[in-house]
Amino acid sequence: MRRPGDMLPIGRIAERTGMAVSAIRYYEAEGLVHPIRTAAGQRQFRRSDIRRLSFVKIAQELGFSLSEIREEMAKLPEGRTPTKADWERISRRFRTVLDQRIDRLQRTRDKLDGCIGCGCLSLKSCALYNPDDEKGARGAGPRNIIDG
Amino acid sequence: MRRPGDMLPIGRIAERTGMAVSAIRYYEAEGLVHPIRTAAGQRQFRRSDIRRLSFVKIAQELGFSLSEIREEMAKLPEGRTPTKADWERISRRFRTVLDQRIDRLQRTRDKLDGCIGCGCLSLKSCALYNPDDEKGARGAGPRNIIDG
DNA sequence: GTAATTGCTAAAGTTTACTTTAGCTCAAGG
DNA sequence: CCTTGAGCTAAAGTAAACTTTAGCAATTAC
Repeated sequence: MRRPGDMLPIGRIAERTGMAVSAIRYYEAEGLVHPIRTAAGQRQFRRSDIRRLSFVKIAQELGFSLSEIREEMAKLPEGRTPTKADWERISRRFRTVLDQRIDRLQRTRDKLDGCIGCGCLSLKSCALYNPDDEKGARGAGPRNIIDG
Repeated sequence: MRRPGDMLPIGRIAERTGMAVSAIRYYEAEGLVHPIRTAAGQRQFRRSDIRRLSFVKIAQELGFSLSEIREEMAKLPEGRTPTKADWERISRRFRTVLDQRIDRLQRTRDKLDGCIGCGCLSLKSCALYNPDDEKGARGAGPRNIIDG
């Protein structure tokens, strides 16, 4: 029962995903979708490609690069709709990444809090701001927030 | 008492900040520092420029773009070392931005949590993942995580 | 059946934040 | 004095993630 009508041209995919046609072509070039072609060379997408591309968009908004997304997607079955198990695994990985990002931001904020009002900009001893001679000599720069 | 010895050439600034010489030149082009020039055209930096550039680095690591940093710095006095009040104001602004970023990530995580295990990838009703026809028709795409 | 729409490719352009290169000039040390 | 090392400029290169353009071909709508 797989009629040709189940396939969609790039414009429809663009409408359904909210992406630009050029972006979708770019994603194909990047190996994130693999539409087939008509005899005349026009792209034909599966319905499940809408979900694939939606996945790309969500993952991007979570801060993943296209190459990271491609890696993650490489673990998904090409043709069939991803299973519940696929989605669970991916969701949990995303959650871990989000947790880490939140943790890091909170630690940064706490350090910043410790500095508000200390006037360190005019002092030589602020761990957050001032690369002292030792650190400066090592070419480290003010990475105290990040490294610490 | 402002001897010429108070001024530093670009190489010294690079050492003290841990930045590349080329990066410092770039920051000058971007209006983030304003070294003066010797008669022969070589850059001479003030000691306080080390702090200016350190500020750039910290702000970048907090996720600000160079143009945002330039705006923030435009509010700082050119010549003198920033005051305690300057630093307090900036710190608080940074803190606000960090808080917002943390909030948003936490909300995203909560939505993701609600989806783990729901199998929505294979359903048509997942608010997180599936752009249904109405949303798709409006060209919205899967921005549920972000917008909601 | 023909015009308007949609699609195609390849290549170049965009933005951010820099680095690298080429070709010179300055400045400091012996 | 003369050789290095440091500096200078302008322009091009880099990476990511796309968009835009140019010049055509295929489809769709009337």
